[in-house]
Amino acid sequence: MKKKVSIKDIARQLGISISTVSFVVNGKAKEKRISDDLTKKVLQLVEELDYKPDALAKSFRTGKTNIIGFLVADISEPFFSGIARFIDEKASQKGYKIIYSSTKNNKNKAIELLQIFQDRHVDGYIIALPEGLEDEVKALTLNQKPVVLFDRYFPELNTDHVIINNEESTYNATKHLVDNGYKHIGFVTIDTIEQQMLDRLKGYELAIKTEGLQESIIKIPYSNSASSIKEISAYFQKEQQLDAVIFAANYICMDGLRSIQRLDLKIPEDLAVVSFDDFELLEFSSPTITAIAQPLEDIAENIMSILLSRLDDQKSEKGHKQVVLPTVLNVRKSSLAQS
Amino acid sequence: MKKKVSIKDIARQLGISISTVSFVVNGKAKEKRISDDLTKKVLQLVEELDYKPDALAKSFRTGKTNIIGFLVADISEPFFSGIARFIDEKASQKGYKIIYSSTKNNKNKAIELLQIFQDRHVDGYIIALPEGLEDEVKALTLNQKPVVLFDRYFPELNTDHVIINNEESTYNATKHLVDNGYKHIGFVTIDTIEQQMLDRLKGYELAIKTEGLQESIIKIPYSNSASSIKEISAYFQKEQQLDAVIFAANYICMDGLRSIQRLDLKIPEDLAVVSFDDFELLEFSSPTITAIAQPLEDIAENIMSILLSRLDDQKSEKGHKQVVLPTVLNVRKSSLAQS
DNA sequence: TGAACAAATTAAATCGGTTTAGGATGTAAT
DNA sequence: ATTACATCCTAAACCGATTTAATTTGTTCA
Repeated sequence: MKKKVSIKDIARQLGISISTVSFVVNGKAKEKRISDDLTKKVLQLVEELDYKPDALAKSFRTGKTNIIGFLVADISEPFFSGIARFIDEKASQKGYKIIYSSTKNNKNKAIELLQIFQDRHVDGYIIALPEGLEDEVKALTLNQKPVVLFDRYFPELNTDHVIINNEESTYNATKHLVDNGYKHIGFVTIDTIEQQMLDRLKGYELAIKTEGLQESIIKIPYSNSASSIKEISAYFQKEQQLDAVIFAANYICMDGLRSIQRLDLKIPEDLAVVSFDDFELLEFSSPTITAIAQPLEDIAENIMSILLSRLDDQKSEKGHKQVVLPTVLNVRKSSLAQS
Repeated sequence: MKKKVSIKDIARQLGISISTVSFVVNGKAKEKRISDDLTKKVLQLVEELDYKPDALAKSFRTGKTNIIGFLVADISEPFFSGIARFIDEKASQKGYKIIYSSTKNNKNKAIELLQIFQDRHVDGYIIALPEGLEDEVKALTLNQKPVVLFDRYFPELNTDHVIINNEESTYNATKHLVDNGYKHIGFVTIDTIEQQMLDRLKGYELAIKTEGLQESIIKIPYSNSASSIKEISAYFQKEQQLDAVIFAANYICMDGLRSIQRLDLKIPEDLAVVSFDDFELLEFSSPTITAIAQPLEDIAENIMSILLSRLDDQKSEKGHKQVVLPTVLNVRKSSLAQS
């Protein structure tokens, strides 16, 4: 293994100073008035020896690591791993790499992880916030490094973020159920102050009100799958009049389906189902289940485009970029009774 | 924002040299014969000012980044994202972080990504190999940085790796079908030289032979989902006698189920199904489907334990650690006819 | 008294770049 | 011949740690 070529090697071989090499390599030849002649010679030797500036030395000197910190509740959830994949794709194209960690919705762990990201000098942050991290994130945003939130956001906190139109999505989904003849539509969500969940609830409530129907909501205190299945089952047994239900998120839907299975209810004869978040399972369960799908790639694309613009330029456009993307209602016929 | 405390600040405030501070902070006080008295003073001030050595400076000087490169086909696949989650957990506990990328099974991309990892001075590699990367990985292993392979491996290449007992797994699964009265068992795999796929096939063949049955194998040239569904459907139509089938991997199973759906076959009356790789879908589809489950956490644990032992010590145990883990056959009654 | 040695600490090199302030050279103008 | 000004390039500081090779001081022993 031959050892790496350093800037000194280039300088020595050409009998010039390392400053000159540095300028040329960093494309500042013109600006620093290095002659075209010499510039060419340097570039040629750089090519020939395959010289690449050492990433560590560069990072050390400039403070820029070209690493982005990616913080989510759980990287193994399909929504997050899907985002992770696209984020990496876009980031890699621009020379950035992602380090990630899962907070498990644990506030202290999240704080610790943010600290680790900071200690490692990440250039920017992409975060799906756990509850109660307002202050830390606020501090981060004041910390000169760009922060882009997604999935969840704080309305009071003026940040860059990319979210979906949660309210409109559940409004439409509810409307869709109504249009298909359902009159007693339930809504299963969790007991939380997470904004995106509140918005989803709001959309449901608005639609129910608009349609002059009766709302039926359960907010389960989410701790684990077993207990939430219990809660949801109890809810279904109490609310016998229900003919349809909307689950407000991926994991709630899973537990909901388990409850339905357990109670031996038939979809959609006993209960029509719509899930917030679409995933493969819904397409394969029989019957297949209608779902609100988030546009993963679009979300990732927007996150990265905001982040990169904050990173690359000093443009530092004032004001924050807040993107709200539409969802798609993947209607799967068999999850609704044919009317 | 107060600026960071550096080693100089500590030294200056105590009127001592930075060397001394460095020794104490790195636990070399005894070894370097720093007096207990001074040692205590230094530690106290370090605590008080919350001094933490700058990670970049340290990395630059030592060449150690505490970053591990994680290379897989697609981070958004449940198997890989599951591993990713556990890997991160274990790594974080030891002060390491993971950067990842997806090769999309593209050889050139993989080579490029390995180069990027190298350029960024990762301390070690965790790789699920794409085809045709023998030479690059071999070069890597000679390159002083530890490499742990998982999922796939090269029999000719003497590396550290963590895999599952593929052959035994399919052998047992096949046996399980036979024990349940199935006589015409098909095997759907891809046309590849990936070792783990070959091993899975071998297990099936061995069981069929042992039982004195007739084998029926299709190796589809995997390019995309649509074409593979076509292939599998054609296979099912040609092999009318089949009463059971084993899909050799996650994504093959997905396409297989789609084919079954399309042909309107009933599981398990028309065709019993066993999947290599277990995932949520299989538990929820009706009927639920029996699957060979890989022990994600166990795999991750073994990968990290090997990698960390290579990283931490100069022990450099000669010889390579090759771990083969057992799988679990998650038997789900309804996917097999009750006999 | 001073040679030998141990104990405690430090100066300075180093890692590989970036960047600032200035030096050397040549040419044009006075 | 001196000044003035470009043009082209470089010396050296610096980023914040680790580590090697001394240096200082004190003690012991012949």
